[in-house]
Amino acid sequence: MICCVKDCTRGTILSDTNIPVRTMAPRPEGCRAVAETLGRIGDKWTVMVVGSLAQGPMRYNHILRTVEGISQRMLTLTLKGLEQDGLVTRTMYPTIPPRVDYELTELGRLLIAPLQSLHDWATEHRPAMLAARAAFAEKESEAASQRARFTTPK
Amino acid sequence: MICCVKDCTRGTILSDTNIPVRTMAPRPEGCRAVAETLGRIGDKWTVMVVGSLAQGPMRYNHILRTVEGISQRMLTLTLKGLEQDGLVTRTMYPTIPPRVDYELTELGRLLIAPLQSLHDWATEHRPAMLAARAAFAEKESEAASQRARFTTPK
DNA sequence: CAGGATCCGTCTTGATACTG
DNA sequence: CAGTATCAAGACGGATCCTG
Repeated sequence: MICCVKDCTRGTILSDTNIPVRTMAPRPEGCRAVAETLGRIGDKWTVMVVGSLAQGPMRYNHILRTVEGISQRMLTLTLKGLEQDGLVTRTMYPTIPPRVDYELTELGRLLIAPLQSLHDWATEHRPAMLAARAAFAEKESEAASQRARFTTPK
Repeated sequence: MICCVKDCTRGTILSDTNIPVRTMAPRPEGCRAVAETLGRIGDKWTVMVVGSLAQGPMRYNHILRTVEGISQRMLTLTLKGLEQDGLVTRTMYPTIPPRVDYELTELGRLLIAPLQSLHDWATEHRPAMLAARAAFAEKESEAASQRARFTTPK
């Protein structure tokens, strides 16, 4: 159960028509956790930074070059968030010029597996999603032209 | 490899100091996909709605009551997005009053597993994350008071 | 019942310039 | 090199009211 819902009931679940549907093992204790976690890693850059750091420890500018399109500001903020949540360690060498290494913690490395499964789903099913989106767009414009035919008949 | 990076190189990866670090099997073909997928499902309500629908087909108002805190507007938008991407089907019965059922498609049901693994990670490691956040906040305020001691000595 | 339309504040992101 | 500071723009989400 991945829900964050009110009625994480146990046992058989009844639909509105009282017909038993799929049964799952609910885990109420983690319902809120999923949403919060996704709120944390679901932003625009976090997964890419984590994915980048999955290769190993990396310096600030190296991540900056690796994660295409990220700005200094966003990288700094993302790394700070990850460090704050204990997913990344920041090691500063007070040399001149300064050098800062970032590395995934054990916690951060454990996150790689779930992200990998999400990655696999994404790569495998993205064509289907794109197709669905295209089909949906077509139906939309079709319906729009239908409406237009009756609302603006000149 | 879950990255969305430029140098999804193959084989051994070298750090800035030319010391070989962890080696992973990169899959450049899916780099962008992860980011896009998370952009899709990483919003505030999508996972909760999917989690709710994982129980089985459900009517609009039932989801509304199940997903605590969601507004009509957000539920409608979320469901429309999911339908557009082929993760959810919308079945309308033109009765009075109207009745609309939402149900996960096969694609949507396949998404449950990755979300489940993310859920498991979240429930298992959330205490650690909260602890890390608390520790970080403490260090922050500590450093802040240090600074204050020297910048505003009255 | 299941939305659609509107308004409006907030949060996020990006661009740019500056610094120890 | 590795950031910080500031500003502007746009996306996002919530509240409210309306409807077939």
